[in-house]
Amino acid sequence: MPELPEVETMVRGIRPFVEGRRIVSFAKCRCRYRPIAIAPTATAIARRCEGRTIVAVRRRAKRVVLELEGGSAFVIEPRMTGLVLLADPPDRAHLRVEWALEGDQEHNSLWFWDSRGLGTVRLLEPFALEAALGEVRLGPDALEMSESLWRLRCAATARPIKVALLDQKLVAGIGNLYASEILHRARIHPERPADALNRRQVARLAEAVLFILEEAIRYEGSTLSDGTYRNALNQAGSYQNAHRVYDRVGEECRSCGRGSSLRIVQAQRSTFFCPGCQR
DNA sequence: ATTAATGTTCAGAA
DNA sequence: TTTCTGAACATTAA
Repeated sequence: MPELPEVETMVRGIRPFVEGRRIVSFAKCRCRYRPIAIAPTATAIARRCEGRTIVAVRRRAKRVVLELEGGSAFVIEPRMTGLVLLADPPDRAHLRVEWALEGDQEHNSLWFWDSRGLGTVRLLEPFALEAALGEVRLGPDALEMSESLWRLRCAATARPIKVALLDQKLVAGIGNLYASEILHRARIHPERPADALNRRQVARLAEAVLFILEEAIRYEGSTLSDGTYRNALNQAGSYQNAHRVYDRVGEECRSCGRGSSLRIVQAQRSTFFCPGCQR
């Protein structure tokens, strides 16, 4: 389930092969399931992008952005199971979109592959881009948050801190897995109301967000037991081996040595934490 | 054979 | 205003 580190890994993986290349064609793939949600229509997208050069590849929160010459951009949202691939898709049945790239290099196609089909691909004009990616819709990127901004934003809601971390308007890029890992490093109980955190705890939270996300990026993200997440070359990440609490129920906490990971449910999602060190 | 669970986002309700 | 719930979907485990 691509969160910020996985999407950052996708972006870094495709950037050297995609930036500066011209799109020869855009097409929906023959897919065994219902067609992917793309906008506008496939033919309109093709008409607007074919012949254009991809001038930059960047990440915004959990989205991949392919900027085209002229200012429009593809916004790719992998959601649960979407992958952005340069090679070796896991199967053909779930291939959703193909961009053919001009030239004769190592990789001449970029694909969007998505098992569950919840992901989306949109081609947006500049004005719509700001509406889709701007700070009205999405909060500041998790890697851009300052300690003082964390203080302001935490003070503004009484929801449990774990639930608040998943609110993409409060902060963009953190998902269910990394929320648990971040709170464990910060030694904060996931049920603590965000506005009840003291100054020291918010400082630890700000540090933990950067530490955990940057560490996960170095490991190229987490590939869970279902194996869905892969990088641009269909290789697994390795951060799952470094998880402290996520999906480790009953395992002793390596930080405090006096508790083991526990699973609770918050807002209909699993939360994992160590009752020994998270208060 | 059914059912629950998985986690992201958005619309709509409380 | 803020917070919560359900639906979109394929796949796997119980």
